[in-house]
Amino acid sequence: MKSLPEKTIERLSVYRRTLLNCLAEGKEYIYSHEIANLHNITAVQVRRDIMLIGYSTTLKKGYNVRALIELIGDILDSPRGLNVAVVGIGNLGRAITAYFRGKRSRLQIVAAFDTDPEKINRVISGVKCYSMNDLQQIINEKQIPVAILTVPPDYAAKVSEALVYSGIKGILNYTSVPVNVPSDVVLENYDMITSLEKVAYYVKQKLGDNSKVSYEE
Amino acid sequence: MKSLPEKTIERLSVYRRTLLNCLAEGKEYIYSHEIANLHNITAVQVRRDIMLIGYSTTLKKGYNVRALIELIGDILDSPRGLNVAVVGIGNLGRAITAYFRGKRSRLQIVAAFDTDPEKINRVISGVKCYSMNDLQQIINEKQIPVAILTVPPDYAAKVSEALVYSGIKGILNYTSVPVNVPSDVVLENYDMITSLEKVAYYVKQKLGDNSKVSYEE
DNA sequence: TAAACAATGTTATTCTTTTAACAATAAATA
DNA sequence: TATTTATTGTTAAAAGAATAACATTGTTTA
Ligand SMILES: NC(=O)c1ccc[n+]([C@@H]2O[C@H](COP(=O)([O-])OP(=O)(O)OC[C@H]3O[C@@H](n4cnc5c(N)ncnc54)[C@H](O)[C@@H]3O)[C@@H](O)[C@H]2O)c1
Ligand SMILES: NC(=O)c1ccc[n+]([C@@H]2O[C@H](COP(=O)([O-])OP(=O)(O)OC[C@H]3O[C@@H](n4cnc5c(N)ncnc54)[C@H](O)[C@@H]3O)[C@@H](O)[C@H]2O)c1
Repeated sequence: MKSLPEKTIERLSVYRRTLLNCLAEGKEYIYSHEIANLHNITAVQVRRDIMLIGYSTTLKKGYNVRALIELIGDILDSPRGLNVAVVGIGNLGRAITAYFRGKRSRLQIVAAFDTDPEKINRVISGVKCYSMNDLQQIINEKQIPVAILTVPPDYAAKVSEALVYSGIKGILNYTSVPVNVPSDVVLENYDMITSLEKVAYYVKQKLGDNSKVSYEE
Repeated sequence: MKSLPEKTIERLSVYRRTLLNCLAEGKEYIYSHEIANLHNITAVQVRRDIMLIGYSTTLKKGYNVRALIELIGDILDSPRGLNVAVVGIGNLGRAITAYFRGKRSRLQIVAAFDTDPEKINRVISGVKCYSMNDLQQIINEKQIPVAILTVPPDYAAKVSEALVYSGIKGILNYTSVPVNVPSDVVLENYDMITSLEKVAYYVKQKLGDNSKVSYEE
């Protein structure tokens, strides 16, 4: 499979979630424009994404939901699932862990790490919390290739170094500071403030600096 | 000011956060390549972004950090700051609220909304929680143009409708389902699962499906 | 001071992503 | 059955974003 556009990868993940909901509602077939409407995008884009992953149907009754879900799974999922660690099990770490818990996903949070003695060796939001001292050992034992980074900003750089050293292959960084990793480690940064500032910017743009905000309906 | 590329807006937000850190460390000037290195991007891109916002310096001693921060502020911030509401003050809502609390930002979370009687009329993570019944009234009174949506997925659609009806101009949607809003409302969706699946996908790609993961250093 | 260097500002090019155009064809309808 | 319609699949064009190329100009160094 030639490499897919990054944006397509993102959308496939989103499509799948929607498709699973459709299936839960008993919907077995879905049109490209239905998928599109659900996501505020165009039907052409949906069809193009689906073309790129090599699915096609001779029917004009829409796509087979099950088949599509399965195919997306072939692309996104690893055959035996993927183990994930949460590093820094504070407010955000716990929220994330609680969120993933009980999801029938291929992504399993199998360990948490922290430096707080109160947390170490306890089960938090359903996940065992280990000491940062045991990072490398546990990552090896449990075969964890991906980590979610939710430590305080001041520790982000050091901790990400430790993760890389311990053999982590991908980091999802939720701290508000950038981290550096070698080029063979996949890094995804996400920052809530940036998202919010972006929304604020476009709201400001739309309202126009002169016009007064109206809160009346 | 002609409209800036969306990606530039995102980076400006990130730059600013880094620049504020620099200033806190007493650094008054910064080179484009220093900014670039901090964020794993190229110096050209930094310079281009800075060009687009109309800043320039005749000096070859880097950019004036204060001036840059101020200019980014002129672009991103609204003059009197921006009030934000968190809707659904559960695990994620509380984490976000706690996170924003005490930040000297132009973005202030000034209200939370929930349906849980246990939460209504209490102060949670430093923010007063109101009943969803008072949504429109409070949004008007407190002049809140932006909402962060963190209700359970099943309620996301209805609640976002209520938000739009109440006069909200921008929504940052953290629920795992897509929501629909009129075209004059700014919508930003973010999904943690998608981010994680993306990391997982690229990790899988890099490792190659055949090669065995090595956790040894 | 002159030459080399290092940094910025900007235009041109390349690459990625989205959108448009349209051919093919199953399904619905007259 | 013939015609119209709706839907998919694919190529072509446009738009958006990143990178490269390079001119300009302070600064440093010989
Ligand atoms: N809470 C949010 O919604 C939110 C949003 C955006 C970004 N963030 C970022 O996420 C990070 C965590 O936020 P939070 O609100 O959960 O903070 P928190 O203080 O509640 O949690 C941080 C956790 O990390 C642990 N920790 C500290 N040093 C550590 C180390 N060296 N190794 C491992 N664990 C360590 C702490 O013991 C604590 O449990 C911060 O960087 C914050 O900027 C949080
Ligand atoms: N926890 C996470 O890290 C995380 C990550 C990604 C996405 N999400 C999504 O964020 C949302 C919230 O997750 P959570 O873990 O905080 O869930 P949660 O159950 O802890 O919190 C949901 C809150 O919303 C309130 N609520 C329910 N119905 C409401 C309504 N109609 N109006 C207003 N408030 C209402 C509940 O009382 C509760 O306080 C979910 O949609 C979830 O899919 C959460």
